[in-house]
Amino acid sequence: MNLQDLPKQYEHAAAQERWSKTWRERGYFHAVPDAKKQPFTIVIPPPNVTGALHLGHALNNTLQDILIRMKRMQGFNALWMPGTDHAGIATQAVVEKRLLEEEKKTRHDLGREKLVERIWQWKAEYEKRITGQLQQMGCSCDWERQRFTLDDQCARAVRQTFFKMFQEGKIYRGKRLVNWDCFLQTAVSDDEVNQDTVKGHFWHLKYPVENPIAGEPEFVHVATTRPETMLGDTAVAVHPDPGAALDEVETELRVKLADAPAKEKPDIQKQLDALAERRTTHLPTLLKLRDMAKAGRMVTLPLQNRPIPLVCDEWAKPDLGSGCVKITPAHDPNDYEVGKRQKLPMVNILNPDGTLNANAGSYQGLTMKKARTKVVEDLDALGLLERVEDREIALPMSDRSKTPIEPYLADQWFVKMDELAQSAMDAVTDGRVEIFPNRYAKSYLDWLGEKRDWPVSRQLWWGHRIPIWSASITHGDATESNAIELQIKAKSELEAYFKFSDIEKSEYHIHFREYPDDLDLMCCINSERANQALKDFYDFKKKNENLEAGENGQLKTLVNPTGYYLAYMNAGNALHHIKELEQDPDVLDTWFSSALWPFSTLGWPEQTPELKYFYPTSVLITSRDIITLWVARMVLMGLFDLDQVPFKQVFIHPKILDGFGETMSKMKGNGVDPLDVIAQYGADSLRFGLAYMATETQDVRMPVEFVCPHCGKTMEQTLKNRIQTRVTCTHCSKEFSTQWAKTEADLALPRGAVTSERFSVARNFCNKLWNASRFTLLNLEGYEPGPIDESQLLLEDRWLLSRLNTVTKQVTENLEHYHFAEAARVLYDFAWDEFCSFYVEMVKARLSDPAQRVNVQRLLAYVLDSLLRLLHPMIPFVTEEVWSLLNELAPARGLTKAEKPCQHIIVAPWPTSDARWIDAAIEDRFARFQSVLGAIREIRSRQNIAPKVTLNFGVKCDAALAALLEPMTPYFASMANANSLGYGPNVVAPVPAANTILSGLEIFVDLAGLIDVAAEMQRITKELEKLQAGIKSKESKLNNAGFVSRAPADVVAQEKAQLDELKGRAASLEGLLNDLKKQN
RNA sequence: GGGCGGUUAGCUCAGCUGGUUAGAGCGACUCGCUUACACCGAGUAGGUCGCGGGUUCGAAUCCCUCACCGCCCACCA
Repeated sequence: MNLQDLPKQYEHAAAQERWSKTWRERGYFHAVPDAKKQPFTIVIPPPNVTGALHLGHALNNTLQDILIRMKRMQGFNALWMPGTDHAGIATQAVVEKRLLEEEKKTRHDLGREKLVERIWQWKAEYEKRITGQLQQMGCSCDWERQRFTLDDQCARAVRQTFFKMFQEGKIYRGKRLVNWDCFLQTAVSDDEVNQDTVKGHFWHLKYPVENPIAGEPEFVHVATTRPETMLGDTAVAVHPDPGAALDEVETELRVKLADAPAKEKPDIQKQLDALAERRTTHLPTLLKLRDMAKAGRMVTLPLQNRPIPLVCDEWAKPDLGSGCVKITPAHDPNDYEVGKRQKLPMVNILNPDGTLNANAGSYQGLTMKKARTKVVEDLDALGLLERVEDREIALPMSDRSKTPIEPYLADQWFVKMDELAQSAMDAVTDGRVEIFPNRYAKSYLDWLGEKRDWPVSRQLWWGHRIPIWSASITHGDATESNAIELQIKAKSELEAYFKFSDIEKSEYHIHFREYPDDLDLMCCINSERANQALKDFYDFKKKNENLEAGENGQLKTLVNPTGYYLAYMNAGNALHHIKELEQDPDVLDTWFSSALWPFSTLGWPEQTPELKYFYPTSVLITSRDIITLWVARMVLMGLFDLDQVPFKQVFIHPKILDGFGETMSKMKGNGVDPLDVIAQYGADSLRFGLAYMATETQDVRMPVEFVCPHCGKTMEQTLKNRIQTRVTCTHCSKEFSTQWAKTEADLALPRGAVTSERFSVARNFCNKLWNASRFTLLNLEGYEPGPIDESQLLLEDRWLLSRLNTVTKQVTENLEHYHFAEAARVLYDFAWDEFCSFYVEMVKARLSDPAQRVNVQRLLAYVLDSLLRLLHPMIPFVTEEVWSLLNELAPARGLTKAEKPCQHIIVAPWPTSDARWIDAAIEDRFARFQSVLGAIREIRSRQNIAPKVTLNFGVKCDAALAALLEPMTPYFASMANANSLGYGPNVVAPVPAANTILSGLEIFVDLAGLIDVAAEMQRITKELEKLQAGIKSKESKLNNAGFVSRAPADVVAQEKAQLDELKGRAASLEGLLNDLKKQN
């Protein structure tokens, strides 16, 4: 190797490729259980296969890799389990959307199998891309163990969990009002719904009272933001005791008025006045309506001409609107509750696709939107529309399809959350799981505290199919009295079938469906074999509907006289009452499988060696938006399935926002692809930059910019240009395309990358390290391995070792406490300001001194070695690159004895801090040297003296300081081009001179023939003013009896010392000023 | 409506448990190609620490009020 060929700039691309390959070939990322080592495990938050990774992922994974790499170096058996998430609804939505856009087809045009096939293709493409991105970032995941939440192993875990829950009654099926996404035609959970505020209307309607009696109101007034739902109304409610309800509201308002700040009082008073008015305007009518409701009176539902009851329910607030409220139990969450309480019929007027069904009468077939217009028109024509009010309303929107959500009554599967949620809360309250920063524990506990049942079924095709088969039992023979008997019979017949098919009892669980009017049983399947058996049975029946009789040992079906299927199985001569055996078409919520991720990836439910060794995992690193959705559910599932928490600690890292404070996303065009950053800055810079930003704050801002593919220069991304398909470079005036490019003309242009200049700090740092390494390497010629001779160590050597050991301690502690930014900062400052700016400069001359050279080389090699190791987890590529070069030139190195280092730094031991070397006195002495050097440089710069002019300086100080500074004279010469006039109490400043006064030191620079006397006098005068102000403030502080008596003695003493110092400085400056005046 | 975070130099951010004259990087400005590095070196200028109170001998730091920005959760016809 020719060292002269080392480039002056670190070339990241080649190094990245070389070391990625080597690491993987050597199997450094692969972890196998080993009883001799301690495990350290992280499971990756599996990225969605919806799309490529963005910077948020880059941050998330960088932090994980930093920890994994450090732990690996610390001797842990470090496993980082990689994988991706099928992301059910999100992925299906993306593929369906594309299908519609590109082929104008819906999923129904394709069919279940074809669509799922398409999604698998999509998954293959993006999983590959994601994996590639992670690998390019240097993530040291155990790629041999990569999993996917929808693969067979995860499917087993899902089935087992569902089965266990089903057996224990933690899973149930029930009709519930769910959030219906009409585009995707599936229920979505509350977490997938966003409330948008939109401009809407408030429609005031009136429903005629049936057979009104004189003195009674003829109409009931109601108001709604969704008039079309009136078609499904089944009641109008009025409060059972409107007077009392008003009293209550009034009392509340009065309490509020008493406590409210003056500013809010008028407003509350207004509300009180309105309330009082209501007692005369509304209350009498409400009381009448209440009595009518009690008497069982009805109103006519207009347009449907259906009588619906007036009911008493507390949901109707007498202080709001007309005081009456229409009740649509099947299409409004609150009304649903009223409907249940009042035992009202639930009229569903909606088809799954968002159009109205037969229950909507003549409005059947219309979309909700069109129905709204028509209903309003028709009501108006009938004179039943009183008025329309403009109003801002909250509109629930599906997060996945970005279409409005309709509340919809449907059969869904639920997980009972009471006990599960409690177990997960306990795990955090009693510290089995720790959350950092701790404030996030609150949102975790608050959310779980609601203990709301978890709707887990999705009417999708992409996901884990619910392992339930429902069997309707023939109704032909059923009567109320023999229903149970029939169920039991059917159950035993199904059991016989399973026995016949060699299915074990542990592979299925049969449960009677608890519907009074249905004779159903549900069979939960816990093996692929059992599933297959039922599938065969089902297919067989479908194909052989009209088969006559069964052969021995064969399964046959025929149609009985009442028209129901009967299945015979002659093996046991059992008569099957089972009709329409079908697997549940729904799939599970994607979070169901993600919740099992920490152990499904390790092989559970099999008791694999991996599971035993690596579970529970050590830490989970994720972002705050999925604390509830994912973290909480993993904890409860871990406890449910294994009775052990899935991880001991959780670290929540900040979220990356763009320069406008907005979250990054493809939709906005401000998303940054880590690969773009890697291309421009290198993977190490990406990683270091991200670590540098990972403070404890909630968000970090990252202004985003385009990189012109023509000239390579960057230009700021604006709200305007980030959505354009093509952008003109402000530097070279050439055009380039953006992610939005669709037309051929746009696509023909080269694409501009999107990055952020915030990575340039890290890029510069990597380059600095590279060059410091280059310097070291270039000076290792003739290196002789051996221990360092301590007797030869100079002040700067001891200082560097002291600093190195302090830094080692700080970095280790910071990383172990997830203070990534602080660790990065400590290393940055040490490497740049101390190692490069001071040590390397000071060592230059010594390297050409044969007497010192050997020892200095050893020390230099040793310190670089340690620094590289400390930096390796953050910037793995450049450190590995330098390490390999260092190994060639200094094949054995060390402080007390020279040892052969590991071939690759990735498996080198993590440095430990040795307190023996940490020496505050040395660091203090070095700081004195630094300040004198700084003072000389500052005077030079201040006086505008060319660097080539050699200065003469003197330092007036006490004898101890003088003894300390004297040996540093050569460094003042080499680092500030300044010769010493002497050190000590008797040094006399020449005239003219410039000076700088620091604590206990006065530095003079002889400026004969160099100085601008007037300017210097002016500066000194200004400085003196500042000093006088400081003196005054200190004096007044010390004259304050309170301060002197109450502040701790050392603080008072310190203030006194400072005052004396300031006075001393002022006196010196005054003297200097007088000298200069004489000169002038 | 409830909760959480933020507001410090032109920009992006440090500043943990209160105690020198509030720091860094970028940008600006002045010098400089000095035997690793111009993705560099030496230096300078920029701040009433969002507003107003309070606690304290002492507040960027602790407490309260308010304002603005952001996020999460809930949601009244």
